Amino acid sequence: ARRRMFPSVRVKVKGLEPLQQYYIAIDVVPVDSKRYRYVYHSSQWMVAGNTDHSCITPRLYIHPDSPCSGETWMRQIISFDRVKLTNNEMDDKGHIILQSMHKYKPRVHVIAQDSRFDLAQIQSLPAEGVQTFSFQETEFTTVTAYQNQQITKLKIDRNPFAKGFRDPGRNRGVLDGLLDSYPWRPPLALDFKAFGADSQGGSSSSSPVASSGG
Amino acid sequence: ARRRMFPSVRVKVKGLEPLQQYYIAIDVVPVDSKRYRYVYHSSQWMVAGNTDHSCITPRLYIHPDSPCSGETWMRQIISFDRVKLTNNEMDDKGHIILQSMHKYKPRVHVIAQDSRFDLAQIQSLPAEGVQTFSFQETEFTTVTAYQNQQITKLKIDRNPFAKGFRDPGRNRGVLDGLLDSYPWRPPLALDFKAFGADSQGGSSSSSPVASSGG
DNA sequence: CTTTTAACACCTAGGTGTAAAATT
DNA sequence: AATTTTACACCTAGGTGTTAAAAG
Repeated sequence: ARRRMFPSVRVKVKGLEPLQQYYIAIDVVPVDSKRYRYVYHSSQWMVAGNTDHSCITPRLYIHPDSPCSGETWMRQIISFDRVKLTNNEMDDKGHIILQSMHKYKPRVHVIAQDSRFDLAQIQSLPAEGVQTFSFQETEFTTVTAYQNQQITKLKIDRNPFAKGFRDPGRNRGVLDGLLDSYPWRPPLALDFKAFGADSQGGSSSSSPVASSGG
Repeated sequence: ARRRMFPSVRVKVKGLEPLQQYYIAIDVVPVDSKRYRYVYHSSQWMVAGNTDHSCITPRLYIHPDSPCSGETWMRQIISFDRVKLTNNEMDDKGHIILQSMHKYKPRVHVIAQDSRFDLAQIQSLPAEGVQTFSFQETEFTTVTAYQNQQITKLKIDRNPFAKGFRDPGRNRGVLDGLLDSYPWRPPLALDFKAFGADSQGGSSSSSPVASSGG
Protein backbone atom coordinates (compact mmCIF):
# COMPACT_ATOMS: atom_id res chain seq x y z
CA ALA A 1 0.00 0.00 0.00
CA ARG A 2 1.57 3.25 -1.17
CA ARG A 3 -0.11 6.46 -2.26
CA ARG A 4 0.95 9.94 -3.22
CA MET A 5 0.59 12.73 -0.70
CA PHE A 6 -2.39 14.92 -1.60
CA PRO A 7 -2.67 17.85 -1.41
CA SER A 8 1.05 18.08 -2.00
CA VAL A 9 3.46 20.32 -0.14
CA ARG A 10 4.37 23.42 -2.13
CA VAL A 11 6.80 26.12 -1.00
CA LYS A 12 8.45 29.30 -2.15
CA VAL A 13 12.02 30.01 -1.09
CA LYS A 14 13.77 33.37 -0.68
CA GLY A 15 17.18 34.56 0.41
CA LEU A 16 19.30 31.90 -1.30
CA GLU A 17 22.65 32.68 -2.90
CA PRO A 18 21.77 32.90 -6.61
CA LEU A 19 24.85 31.03 -7.83
CA GLN A 20 25.16 28.52 -4.98
CA GLN A 21 23.84 25.01 -5.68
CA TYR A 22 21.23 23.59 -3.31
CA TYR A 23 19.40 20.35 -2.71
CA ILE A 24 15.84 20.72 -1.45
CA ALA A 25 14.30 17.77 0.35
CA ILE A 26 11.26 16.85 2.41
CA ASP A 27 10.68 14.45 5.26
CA VAL A 28 7.77 13.77 7.60
CA VAL A 29 8.15 13.66 11.38
CA PRO A 30 5.74 12.64 14.16
CA VAL A 31 3.98 15.47 15.97
CA ASP A 32 3.67 13.42 19.16
CA SER A 33 3.79 9.83 20.36
CA LYS A 34 0.04 9.34 20.48
CA ARG A 35 -2.19 7.04 18.54
CA TYR A 36 -5.54 8.53 17.51
CA ARG A 37 -9.04 7.41 16.70
CA TYR A 38 -11.72 9.43 15.01
CA VAL A 39 -14.90 10.08 16.96
CA TYR A 40 -17.59 10.48 14.37
CA HIS A 41 -20.33 12.10 16.43
CA SER A 42 -18.01 14.87 17.63
CA SER A 43 -16.04 15.06 14.34
CA GLN A 44 -12.64 15.09 15.99
CA TRP A 45 -9.58 12.95 16.64
CA MET A 46 -9.14 11.64 20.21
CA VAL A 47 -6.06 10.12 21.82
CA ALA A 48 -6.32 6.33 21.76
CA GLY A 49 -2.92 5.15 22.98
CA ASN A 50 0.84 5.68 22.90
CA THR A 51 3.58 4.82 20.39
CA ASP A 52 7.35 5.01 20.48
CA HIS A 53 8.74 6.76 17.41
CA SER A 54 12.12 7.44 19.01
CA CYS A 55 14.23 4.86 17.17
CA ILE A 56 12.97 5.61 13.66
CA THR A 57 14.97 7.89 11.36
CA PRO A 58 12.57 9.48 8.87
CA ARG A 59 13.28 8.93 5.18
CA LEU A 60 14.30 11.86 3.04
CA TYR A 61 12.66 12.60 -0.32
CA ILE A 62 14.96 14.71 -2.48
CA HIS A 63 13.23 17.07 -4.88
CA PRO A 64 13.85 15.70 -8.38
CA ASP A 65 15.15 19.08 -9.64
CA SER A 66 18.06 18.83 -7.15
CA PRO A 67 20.74 19.99 -7.31
CA CYS A 68 19.84 23.38 -8.70
CA SER A 69 21.04 26.99 -8.35
CA GLY A 70 19.52 29.32 -5.76
CA GLU A 71 18.40 31.57 -8.58
CA THR A 72 16.40 28.79 -10.22
CA TRP A 73 14.88 27.52 -6.96
CA MET A 74 13.67 31.04 -6.05
CA ARG A 75 12.07 31.59 -9.46
CA GLN A 76 9.58 28.74 -9.15
CA ILE A 77 7.06 27.22 -6.78
CA ILE A 78 8.67 24.08 -5.39
CA SER A 79 6.16 21.25 -5.47
CA PHE A 80 6.53 17.85 -3.86
CA ASP A 81 3.64 16.29 -5.71
CA ARG A 82 5.40 12.98 -6.39
CA VAL A 83 6.14 12.13 -2.77
CA LYS A 84 4.79 8.70 -1.88
CA LEU A 85 3.72 7.55 1.57
CA THR A 86 3.47 3.96 2.73
CA ASN A 87 2.57 2.10 5.90
CA ASN A 88 4.82 -0.80 4.94
CA GLU A 89 7.77 -0.73 7.35
CA MET A 90 9.70 -3.10 5.07
CA ASP A 91 9.38 -0.77 2.07
CA ASP A 92 12.48 -0.96 -0.15
CA LYS A 93 11.48 1.61 -2.74
CA GLY A 94 12.61 4.58 -0.70
CA HIS A 95 9.10 5.85 0.03
CA ILE A 96 8.30 7.71 3.22
CA ILE A 97 7.15 5.27 5.89
CA LEU A 98 4.37 6.33 8.30
CA GLN A 99 2.11 4.58 10.77
CA SER A 100 -1.62 4.86 10.30
CA MET A 101 -3.74 6.74 12.86
CA HIS A 102 -0.88 9.02 13.89
CA LYS A 103 -0.20 12.74 13.54
CA TYR A 104 2.65 13.98 11.37
CA LYS A 105 4.14 17.16 10.01
CA PRO A 106 6.23 17.58 6.83
CA ARG A 107 9.58 19.41 7.00
CA VAL A 108 11.34 21.09 4.09
CA HIS A 109 15.14 21.13 4.09
CA VAL A 110 17.33 23.50 2.07
CA ILE A 111 20.79 21.98 1.79
CA ALA A 112 23.71 23.96 0.39
CA GLN A 113 25.88 21.79 -1.80
CA ASP A 114 29.26 21.39 -0.22
CA SER A 115 32.20 19.72 -1.94
CA ARG A 116 33.34 18.32 1.41
CA PHE A 117 30.40 15.94 1.42
CA ASP A 118 29.04 13.62 -1.20
CA LEU A 119 25.49 14.87 -1.42
CA ALA A 120 24.75 13.03 -4.64
CA GLN A 121 22.80 10.38 -2.79
CA ILE A 122 21.68 11.78 0.50
CA GLN A 123 20.37 9.21 2.93
CA SER A 124 20.53 11.39 6.02
CA LEU A 125 20.87 15.11 6.64
CA PRO A 126 24.38 16.60 6.84
CA ALA A 127 25.45 18.06 10.17
CA GLU A 128 25.74 21.59 8.83
CA GLY A 129 24.68 23.74 5.91
CA VAL A 130 21.02 22.75 6.29
CA GLN A 131 18.03 25.00 6.97
CA THR A 132 14.80 23.32 7.97
CA PHE A 133 11.27 24.73 7.75
CA SER A 134 7.90 23.38 8.75
CA PHE A 135 4.41 24.82 8.86
CA GLN A 136 1.77 24.23 11.47
CA GLU A 137 -0.98 24.17 8.90
CA THR A 138 0.49 21.18 7.09
CA GLU A 139 0.00 18.85 10.05
CA PHE A 140 -2.12 15.82 9.20
CA THR A 141 -3.41 12.51 10.53
CA THR A 142 -2.76 9.29 8.63
CA VAL A 143 -5.51 6.78 7.84
CA THR A 144 -6.10 3.84 5.55
CA ALA A 145 -9.77 4.68 5.10
CA TYR A 146 -11.33 8.12 5.16
CA GLN A 147 -12.89 9.13 8.44
CA ASN A 148 -14.19 12.54 7.38
CA GLN A 149 -16.48 13.02 4.43
CA GLN A 150 -15.34 16.61 3.88
CA ILE A 151 -11.84 15.34 3.21
CA THR A 152 -13.16 12.83 0.71
CA LYS A 153 -15.07 15.59 -1.02
CA LEU A 154 -12.00 17.85 -1.15
CA LYS A 155 -9.90 15.09 -2.66
CA ILE A 156 -12.44 14.18 -5.30
CA ASP A 157 -12.87 17.82 -6.29
CA ARG A 158 -9.17 18.69 -6.32
CA ASN A 159 -7.24 15.58 -7.31
CA PRO A 160 -7.24 15.09 -11.11
CA PHE A 161 -6.97 11.32 -10.69
CA ALA A 162 -10.24 11.23 -8.76
CA LYS A 163 -12.20 13.00 -11.51
CA GLY A 164 -14.28 9.90 -12.09
CA PHE A 165 -16.02 10.39 -8.76
CA ARG A 166 -16.99 14.01 -9.27
CA ASP A 167 -20.63 15.05 -9.21
CA PRO A 168 -20.91 17.89 -11.72
CA GLY A 169 -23.95 19.43 -10.02
CA ARG A 170 -22.55 19.41 -6.49
CA ASN A 171 -21.30 22.49 -4.68
CA ARG A 172 -17.65 22.78 -3.76
CA GLY A 173 -16.57 21.24 -0.48
CA VAL A 174 -16.51 23.44 2.60
CA LEU A 175 -12.72 23.17 2.86
CA ASP A 176 -12.06 24.04 -0.75
CA GLY A 177 -11.94 27.78 -0.23
CA LEU A 178 -8.98 27.36 2.04
CA LEU A 179 -6.98 25.86 -0.81
CA ASP A 180 -7.41 29.08 -2.75
CA SER A 181 -6.45 31.52 0.02
CA TYR A 182 -2.87 32.73 0.03
CA PRO A 183 -0.54 31.90 1.62
CA TRP A 184 -2.24 29.41 3.88
CA ARG A 185 -3.08 25.88 2.93
CA PRO A 186 -5.97 24.04 4.46
CA PRO A 187 -5.43 21.67 7.32
CA LEU A 188 -3.62 19.19 5.15
CA ALA A 189 -5.47 16.07 4.32
CA LEU A 190 -2.88 13.46 3.55
CA ASP A 191 -2.12 9.84 4.10
CA PHE A 192 -1.54 6.55 2.44
CA LYS A 193 -4.97 6.89 1.07
CA ALA A 194 -6.50 9.92 2.73
CA PHE A 195 -6.97 11.13 6.23
CA GLY A 196 -8.62 13.24 8.69
CA ALA A 197 -8.32 16.96 9.13
CA ASP A 198 -8.19 17.86 12.75
CA SER A 199 -5.32 20.35 12.63
CA GLN A 200 -5.62 24.08 13.10
CA GLY A 201 -4.27 26.71 10.75
CA GLY A 202 -1.13 28.34 12.18
CA SER A 203 0.95 31.45 11.61
CA SER A 204 4.37 31.64 10.01
CA SER A 205 7.46 33.22 11.47
CA SER A 206 8.05 36.86 10.57
CA SER A 207 10.52 36.43 7.71
CA PRO A 208 10.96 32.81 6.81
CA VAL A 209 13.19 31.70 3.99
CA ALA A 210 10.43 29.33 2.95
CA SER A 211 6.70 29.99 2.88
CA SER A 212 3.89 27.57 2.23
CA GLY A 213 1.12 27.90 -0.28
CA GLY A 214 1.38 29.53 -3.64
CA ALA B 1 9.10 16.26 -32.30
CA ARG B 2 10.68 13.97 -29.74
CA ARG B 3 10.50 10.19 -29.46
CA ARG B 4 12.08 7.52 -27.34
CA MET B 5 14.89 5.45 -28.79
CA PHE B 6 13.61 2.00 -29.71
CA PRO B 7 14.95 -0.62 -29.43
CA SER B 8 16.75 0.82 -26.44
CA VAL B 9 20.43 0.37 -25.66
CA ARG B 10 21.05 -2.26 -22.99
CA VAL B 11 24.45 -3.24 -21.59
CA LYS B 12 26.07 -5.43 -18.98
CA VAL B 13 29.14 -4.16 -17.17
CA LYS B 14 31.96 -6.14 -15.57
CA GLY B 15 35.19 -5.34 -13.78
CA LEU B 16 33.98 -2.41 -11.68
CA GLU B 17 35.15 -1.83 -8.11
CA PRO B 18 32.23 -3.17 -6.05
CA LEU B 19 32.26 -0.36 -3.50
CA GLN B 20 33.21 2.51 -5.80
CA GLN B 21 30.36 4.77 -6.94
CA TYR B 22 29.85 5.26 -10.68
CA TYR B 23 27.73 7.30 -13.03
CA ILE B 24 26.75 5.57 -16.25
CA ALA B 25 25.72 7.74 -19.18
CA ILE B 26 24.97 7.53 -22.88
CA ASP B 27 25.44 9.88 -25.77
CA VAL B 28 25.09 9.57 -29.53
CA VAL B 29 27.80 10.61 -31.95
CA PRO B 30 27.86 10.91 -35.76
CA VAL B 31 29.41 8.02 -37.65
CA ASP B 32 30.45 10.26 -40.52
CA SER B 33 29.68 13.65 -42.04
CA LYS B 34 27.41 12.32 -44.76
CA ARG B 35 23.75 12.87 -45.37
CA TYR B 36 21.87 9.81 -46.61
CA ARG B 37 18.82 8.96 -48.66
CA TYR B 38 17.10 5.61 -48.88
CA VAL B 39 16.94 3.95 -52.27
CA TYR B 40 13.84 1.84 -52.19
CA HIS B 41 14.47 -0.43 -55.18
CA SER B 42 17.89 -1.49 -53.84
CA SER B 43 16.82 -1.36 -50.15
CA GLN B 44 19.87 0.53 -49.00
CA TRP B 45 21.06 3.94 -47.84
CA MET B 46 23.12 5.99 -50.30
CA VAL B 47 25.25 9.07 -49.66
CA ALA B 48 23.29 12.18 -50.60
CA GLY B 49 25.48 15.05 -49.38
CA ASN B 50 27.80 16.36 -46.69
CA THR B 51 27.22 17.88 -43.24
CA ASP B 52 29.53 19.51 -40.71
CA HIS B 53 29.04 18.03 -37.23
CA SER B 54 32.36 19.35 -35.94
CA CYS B 55 31.09 22.19 -33.73
CA ILE B 56 28.34 20.24 -31.96
CA THR B 57 28.97 18.75 -28.52
CA PRO B 58 26.64 15.75 -28.06
CA ARG B 59 24.28 15.84 -25.09
CA LEU B 60 24.77 13.37 -22.28
CA TYR B 61 21.91 11.29 -20.87
CA ILE B 62 22.75 10.11 -17.36
CA HIS B 63 21.22 6.81 -16.35
CA PRO B 64 18.55 7.59 -13.74
CA ASP B 65 20.02 5.04 -11.28
CA SER B 66 23.24 7.10 -11.12
CA PRO B 67 25.20 7.33 -8.95
CA CYS B 68 25.30 3.71 -7.87
CA SER B 69 27.88 1.24 -6.55
CA GLY B 70 29.87 -0.96 -8.94
CA GLU B 71 28.36 -3.99 -7.23
CA THR B 72 24.82 -2.86 -8.03
CA TRP B 73 25.61 -1.84 -11.61
CA MET B 74 27.16 -5.25 -12.33
CA ARG B 75 24.20 -7.15 -10.92
CA GLN B 76 21.66 -5.80 -13.42
CA ILE B 77 21.17 -5.19 -17.10
CA ILE B 78 21.57 -1.47 -17.63
CA SER B 79 18.78 -0.23 -19.87
CA PHE B 80 18.51 3.20 -21.45
CA ASP B 81 14.87 2.81 -22.43
CA ARG B 82 13.86 6.35 -21.46
CA VAL B 83 16.34 8.16 -23.68
CA LYS B 84 14.58 10.64 -25.93
CA LEU B 85 15.77 11.82 -29.32
CA THR B 86 14.75 15.02 -31.06
CA ASN B 87 15.51 16.83 -34.30
CA ASN B 88 14.80 20.19 -32.68
CA GLU B 89 18.14 22.00 -32.38
CA MET B 90 16.55 24.49 -29.96
CA ASP B 91 15.43 21.73 -27.55
CA ASP B 92 15.61 22.92 -23.94
CA LYS B 93 14.46 19.72 -22.26
CA GLY B 94 17.88 18.09 -22.31
CA HIS B 95 16.97 15.52 -24.94
CA ILE B 96 19.56 14.16 -27.35
CA ILE B 97 19.59 16.26 -30.53
CA LEU B 98 20.15 14.53 -33.87
CA GLN B 99 19.75 15.46 -37.51
CA SER B 100 17.46 13.38 -39.66
CA MET B 101 18.86 11.28 -42.49
CA HIS B 102 22.24 10.86 -40.81
CA LYS B 103 24.13 7.90 -39.34
CA TYR B 104 24.84 7.75 -35.62
CA LYS B 105 26.24 5.43 -33.00
CA PRO B 106 25.45 5.41 -29.25
CA ARG B 107 28.33 5.45 -26.73
CA VAL B 108 28.12 4.25 -23.13
CA HIS B 109 30.29 5.98 -20.54
CA VAL B 110 31.26 4.56 -17.15
CA ILE B 111 32.31 7.44 -14.91
CA ALA B 112 33.95 6.82 -11.54
CA GLN B 113 32.67 9.25 -8.96
CA ASP B 114 35.48 11.49 -7.85
CA SER B 115 35.20 13.94 -4.99
CA ARG B 116 37.47 16.34 -6.86
CA PHE B 117 34.71 17.03 -9.35
CA ASP B 118 31.07 17.86 -8.91
CA LEU B 119 29.49 15.11 -10.94
CA ALA B 120 26.04 15.68 -9.52
CA GLN B 121 24.97 17.45 -12.68
CA ILE B 122 27.21 16.37 -15.49
CA GLN B 123 26.92 18.46 -18.62
CA SER B 124 30.12 17.27 -20.24
CA LEU B 125 32.47 14.36 -19.69
CA PRO B 126 35.29 14.75 -17.15
CA ALA B 127 38.84 14.64 -18.47
CA GLU B 128 39.75 11.48 -16.61
CA GLY B 129 38.14 8.56 -14.82
CA VAL B 130 35.88 7.77 -17.79
CA GLN B 131 35.69 4.57 -19.81
CA THR B 132 33.76 4.70 -23.06
CA PHE B 133 32.27 1.79 -25.01
CA SER B 134 30.42 1.57 -28.27
CA PHE B 135 29.17 -1.27 -30.41
CA GLN B 136 29.17 -1.47 -34.17
CA GLU B 137 25.83 -3.22 -34.23
CA THR B 138 24.05 -0.31 -32.58
CA GLU B 139 24.72 2.05 -35.48
CA PHE B 140 21.53 3.49 -36.96
CA THR B 141 20.17 6.00 -39.42
CA THR B 142 17.74 8.69 -38.32
CA VAL B 143 14.48 9.40 -40.14
CA THR B 144 11.20 11.18 -39.55
CA ALA B 145 9.22 8.64 -41.55
CA TYR B 146 9.99 4.96 -41.93
CA GLN B 147 11.84 4.01 -45.11
CA ASN B 148 11.94 0.26 -44.52
CA GLN B 149 8.87 -1.80 -43.87
CA GLN B 150 10.81 -4.47 -41.97
CA ILE B 151 11.74 -1.88 -39.39
CA THR B 152 8.13 -0.82 -39.06
CA LYS B 153 7.17 -4.44 -38.54
CA LEU B 154 9.86 -4.97 -35.90
CA LYS B 155 8.72 -1.89 -33.99
CA ILE B 156 5.07 -2.84 -34.05
CA ASP B 157 5.86 -6.36 -32.89
CA ARG B 158 8.33 -5.36 -30.18
CA ASN B 159 7.30 -1.99 -28.81
CA PRO B 160 4.50 -2.34 -26.23
CA PHE B 161 3.18 1.11 -27.14
CA ALA B 162 2.58 0.03 -30.73
CA LYS B 163 0.45 -2.96 -29.74
CA GLY B 164 -2.59 -1.39 -31.37
CA PHE B 165 -1.07 -1.97 -34.80
CA ARG B 166 -0.28 -5.64 -34.33
CA ASP B 167 -1.81 -8.22 -36.61
CA PRO B 168 -2.38 -11.30 -34.46
CA GLY B 169 -2.26 -13.69 -37.41
CA ARG B 170 0.92 -12.35 -38.97
CA ASN B 171 4.28 -14.07 -38.74
CA ARG B 172 7.11 -12.44 -36.88
CA GLY B 173 9.23 -9.93 -38.76
CA VAL B 174 12.37 -11.15 -40.46
CA LEU B 175 14.57 -9.10 -38.13
CA ASP B 176 12.91 -10.26 -34.94
CA GLY B 177 15.08 -13.31 -34.48
CA LEU B 178 18.10 -11.07 -34.15
CA LEU B 179 16.60 -9.44 -31.08
CA ASP B 180 16.54 -12.81 -29.37
CA SER B 181 20.10 -13.88 -30.16
CA TYR B 182 22.70 -13.21 -27.52
CA PRO B 183 24.74 -11.10 -27.27
CA TRP B 184 24.10 -9.28 -30.53
CA ARG B 185 21.34 -6.79 -31.10
CA PRO B 186 19.82 -6.24 -34.51
CA PRO B 187 20.98 -3.40 -36.64
CA LEU B 188 19.42 -0.81 -34.40
CA ALA B 189 16.33 0.79 -35.74
CA LEU B 190 16.08 4.11 -34.04
CA ASP B 191 15.29 7.71 -34.71
CA PHE B 192 12.97 10.48 -33.79
CA LYS B 193 10.25 8.28 -35.05
CA ALA B 194 11.96 5.29 -36.62
CA PHE B 195 14.61 4.69 -39.25
CA GLY B 196 16.31 2.53 -41.64
CA ALA B 197 18.48 -0.47 -41.02
CA ASP B 198 21.46 -0.47 -43.27
CA SER B 199 24.13 -1.25 -40.69
CA GLN B 200 26.09 -4.47 -40.43
CA GLY B 201 26.52 -6.57 -37.31
CA GLY B 202 30.01 -6.25 -35.83
CA SER B 203 32.21 -8.06 -33.34
CA SER B 204 33.13 -6.97 -29.85
CA SER B 205 36.61 -6.60 -28.44
CA SER B 206 38.00 -9.65 -26.66
CA SER B 207 37.25 -8.68 -23.04
CA PRO B 208 35.21 -5.53 -22.87
CA VAL B 209 34.05 -4.07 -19.62
CA ALA B 210 30.69 -3.51 -21.23
CA SER B 211 28.83 -5.83 -23.60
CA SER B 212 25.66 -5.19 -25.52
CA GLY B 213 22.56 -7.30 -25.58
CA GLY B 214 21.06 -9.25 -22.74
C1' DC C 1 -15.62 -4.15 16.68
C1' DT C 2 -11.94 -1.48 14.13
C1' DT C 3 -8.61 -1.36 10.72
C1' DT C 4 -6.27 -3.05 6.54
C1' DT C 5 -5.95 -5.25 2.09
C1' DA C 6 -7.08 -6.26 -2.72
C1' DA C 7 -9.75 -6.01 -6.95
C1' DC C 8 -12.15 -2.74 -9.52
C1' DA C 9 -13.93 1.02 -12.77
C1' DC C 10 -12.52 5.38 -13.98
C1' DC C 11 -9.47 8.71 -14.60
C1' DT C 12 -4.58 11.32 -16.02
C1' DA C 13 -0.33 11.13 -18.50
C1' DG C 14 2.22 9.86 -22.12
C1' DG C 15 4.39 6.52 -25.92
C1' DT C 16 2.97 4.18 -30.72
C1' DG C 17 2.47 4.14 -36.04
C1' DT C 18 -0.82 6.17 -39.35
C1' DA C 19 -2.39 9.29 -42.71
C1' DA C 20 -3.25 13.72 -44.23
C1' DA C 21 -1.50 18.16 -44.41
C1' DA C 22 2.18 21.35 -44.49
C1' DT C 23 6.78 22.53 -45.59
C1' DT C 24 11.02 22.71 -48.30
C1' DA D 1 9.41 15.21 -55.21
C1' DA D 2 11.22 14.48 -50.65
C1' DT D 3 10.84 15.42 -46.00
C1' DT D 4 8.59 17.11 -41.81
C1' DT D 5 4.69 18.29 -38.96
C1' DT D 6 0.21 17.54 -36.92
C1' DA D 7 -4.06 15.34 -35.29
C1' DC D 8 -5.55 10.94 -34.29
C1' DA D 9 -7.02 6.21 -32.45
C1' DC D 10 -5.01 2.91 -29.71
C1' DC D 11 -2.16 1.36 -26.51
C1' DT D 12 0.92 1.17 -21.72
C1' DA D 13 1.59 2.84 -17.14
C1' DG D 14 -0.03 4.41 -13.09
C1' DG D 15 -2.93 7.49 -9.59
C1' DT D 16 -8.09 7.85 -7.64
C1' DG D 17 -11.98 6.57 -4.24
C1' DT D 18 -15.07 2.56 -3.79
C1' DT D 19 -16.35 -1.71 -2.17
C1' DA D 20 -16.16 -6.24 -0.34
C1' DA D 21 -13.33 -9.29 1.83
C1' DA D 22 -9.77 -10.19 5.05
C1' DA D 23 -7.29 -9.47 9.23
C1' DG D 24 -6.78 -8.02 13.96
